[in-house]
Amino acid sequence: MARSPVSVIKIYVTILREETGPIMAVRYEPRRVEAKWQQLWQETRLFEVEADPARPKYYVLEMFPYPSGRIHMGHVRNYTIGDVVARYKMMRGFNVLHPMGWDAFGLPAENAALARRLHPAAWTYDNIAVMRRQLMALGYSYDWRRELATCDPEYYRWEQLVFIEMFRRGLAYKKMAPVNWCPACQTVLANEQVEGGACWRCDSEVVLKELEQWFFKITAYADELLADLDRLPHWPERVLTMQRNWIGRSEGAEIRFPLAGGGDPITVFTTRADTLWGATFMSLAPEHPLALDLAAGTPQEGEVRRFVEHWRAQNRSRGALEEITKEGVFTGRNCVNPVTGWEMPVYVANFVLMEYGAGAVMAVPAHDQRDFEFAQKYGLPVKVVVNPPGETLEAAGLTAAWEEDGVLADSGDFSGLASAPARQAIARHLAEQGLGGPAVQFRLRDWGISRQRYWGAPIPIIYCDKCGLAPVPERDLPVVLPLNVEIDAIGASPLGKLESFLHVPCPTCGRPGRREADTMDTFVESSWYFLRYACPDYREGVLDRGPVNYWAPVDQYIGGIEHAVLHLLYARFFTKVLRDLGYITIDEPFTRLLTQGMVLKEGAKMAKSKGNVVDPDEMIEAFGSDTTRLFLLFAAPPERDLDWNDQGVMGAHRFLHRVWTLARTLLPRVKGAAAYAGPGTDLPPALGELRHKVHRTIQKVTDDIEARFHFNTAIAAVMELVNACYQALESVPDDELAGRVWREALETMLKLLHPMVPHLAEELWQALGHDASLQRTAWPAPDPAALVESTITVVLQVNGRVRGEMAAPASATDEQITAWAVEQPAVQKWLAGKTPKRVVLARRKLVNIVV
RNA sequence: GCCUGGGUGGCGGAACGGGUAGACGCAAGGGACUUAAAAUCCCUCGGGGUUCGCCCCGUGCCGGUUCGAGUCCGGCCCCAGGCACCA
Repeated sequence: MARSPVSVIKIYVTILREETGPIMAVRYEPRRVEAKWQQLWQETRLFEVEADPARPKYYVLEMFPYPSGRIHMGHVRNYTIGDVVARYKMMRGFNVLHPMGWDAFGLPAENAALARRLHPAAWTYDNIAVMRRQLMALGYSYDWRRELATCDPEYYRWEQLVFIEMFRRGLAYKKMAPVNWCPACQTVLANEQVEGGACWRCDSEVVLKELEQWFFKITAYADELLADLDRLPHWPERVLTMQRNWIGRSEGAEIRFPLAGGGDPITVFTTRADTLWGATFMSLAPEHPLALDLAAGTPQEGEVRRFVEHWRAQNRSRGALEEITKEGVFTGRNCVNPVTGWEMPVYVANFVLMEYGAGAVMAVPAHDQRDFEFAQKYGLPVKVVVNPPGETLEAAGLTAAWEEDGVLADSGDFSGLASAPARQAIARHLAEQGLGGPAVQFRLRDWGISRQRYWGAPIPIIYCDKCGLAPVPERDLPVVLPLNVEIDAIGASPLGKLESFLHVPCPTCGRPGRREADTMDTFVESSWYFLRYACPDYREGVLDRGPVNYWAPVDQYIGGIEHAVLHLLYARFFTKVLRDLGYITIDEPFTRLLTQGMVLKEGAKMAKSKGNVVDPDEMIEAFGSDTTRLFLLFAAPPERDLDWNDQGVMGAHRFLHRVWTLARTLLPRVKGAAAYAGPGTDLPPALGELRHKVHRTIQKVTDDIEARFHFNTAIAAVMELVNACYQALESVPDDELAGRVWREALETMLKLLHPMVPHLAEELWQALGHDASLQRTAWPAPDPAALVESTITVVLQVNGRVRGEMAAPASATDEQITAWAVEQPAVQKWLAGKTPKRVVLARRKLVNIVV
């Protein structure tokens, strides 16, 4: 039975409370250390945050998981990256919101229910319990009080309210339309959910079906969704490009072609108004309402009917669309080219899409390859009206259409104009003549959200034979998804057969009505969950404006590239709708976006079928969460794919052992010493160098995290520091001054490591004598004095080739450096007595002597 | 076909104002410690040559700019991802 997720989270993983004092064992024992700190963090409520207008906020969010059963390495990588950012920003003084929840509706729950005779709710909540335990064992800095599951009626009731508000504004509407149907999932898919003609989830070939469906009017926001991409400079370029392509704005003209013999004109959209004088026939989509009307009563009627029947939406699959050959049939009627007055035969053609533009295309065979092929096949006239600059094309000699821009010919007053200005001039001319005018088209279609499935949020609509359809009254929300259903086989939606659910009085007239049995696309839930985290328990409405306005937008969003158009486009749309409904004031939900790469094994995606799955639990058991985290951060920069490597994990583990051993070795030396905070001038060379390295490391790690999230190089820098410390152990005397420098080095090292390996860092921090959590400690700042070099190394080149290097005091002038460089034996050897023609000094790092 | 990324040692990856290519780590080889193994520590580790000082070649390919190019420009090749009858 479904339990409320909120009550379940309070039950923490059982950890024996062994100890709270420092565990300064000889050997690093990650399991003891990690269990201890996970419990302490929870008891001290370290990661619980509230809106606080006095403090700067930072909202870091990772895409929430679908509770499929167990966490996989891809999740661990995603959430580890987010955790490093969250902990880093906390140390930088930000009030950090870092929540986690569950994208809990979806078809796999129904499939599992069928396969294992479990209720989808039970399956889902059981999975959540397992995955929550796994996440907790990784030690992430989530404010677990904010956990939400989208299948909770307390979540989706607000979504239903938003639906109703959208319905009232015409942003949610129902229409009959050709839609994508996945025969395997037995449900409709949105355009974004069809990938190369196949279902995004199960890869089955998608067919087109004519159905009455609910849509969200995302096209009403097409212009803004496109324009605002320019306001997202911190999104990856390829995601922006993919969204631009998806929205697919094109500017052109709408043109009306009167019918010969009377009747309503045929409207077309074209981006090539400059080719209007070359339009010689007309092509209609098979679903075009005029197709059958025109043919009625002509000798062509029967043939057109057969053609339309054959090619209408039901019989076309998206996969097959690519292979079909272009064919068509004459309707028996002509239309008139409004500028030339020529009669153009009207065809029905199988390659014309009803969903784009007006479902009709003016055919210009000389300048469009599709039309050219069609004209060749049916012997239709070809008329050249655009010539390449300095050339004149002959229609008879064409072997392919000339699709580029050029210079207009045989185009009335517009002849001689270049294509681009001609398009504008012709559009204006059409508007003046009442024949059409400039127009904009989008490739983006409205978002079909009806799903003929059970495990989703019910659409809050009631049908009445007398009153039509009406939204469920707000006081009756939520429309709770009934749990007493029979899920027998994938087929008709279980809700559609559940009489107790369907029967409801009409809210308008009180007579028997019927509920909508479709549920919402699960992408609706994920379109606004990031806002609900700001007020997960708010019971008065969709969003609590106070905390939401404080926390929103998400400052850093992290997730997979696979949502480049799907989730990320829907969430942007929903943000704008919620803004227009008055809930929020932001225009865009995610200020920065990081798309992390996949986790591979032996170069291939991890999959049960390939037997190359690495289980996070096993890694935590064997090496600990800190080692697992460290490896994932170190093996590759976050946006790149990462190949899992067991030896590499051993290397990460070895490093943590080295840190542990170093700290343990130094403990007696730093006991009672305060961290060095002097000017640096009082230090002997060995200590000065150590301190120099410490501060250079601060600078490097800060820069790598702050500017680029390149944790791999940040970790490499700390590794260098650790190596330098081991070296210094040999050369540095064991005195009071050294103790202070050692403490500064060690404490700095732990602060820098903390976001990445928090348990180990906390443990050693405590062992150094600190009571407060390292999490409450400020991120270190480099001391400018410690960064100054007393000597510089200058690389010597002769004619651009490296011939040696020399040391010089940092105080030397540029002139001195170049003079000394020329005198160096390593240089003289290559000068062979010749006088340098030119000596170049680059950034006081390199001298190039040209002879 | 169009649009984005990306090609660097045996491997993962560094080099982010054009300025010592290969940081850091993994693997491999040699050595120390040990009865032995593991663990740990030290050395070597792009290719070729070497009088052991060094020298030549080398960042997908060809060309260019520059004192100097992995990095900039032009032209290709290959790989990955996205879109694909959108009028």
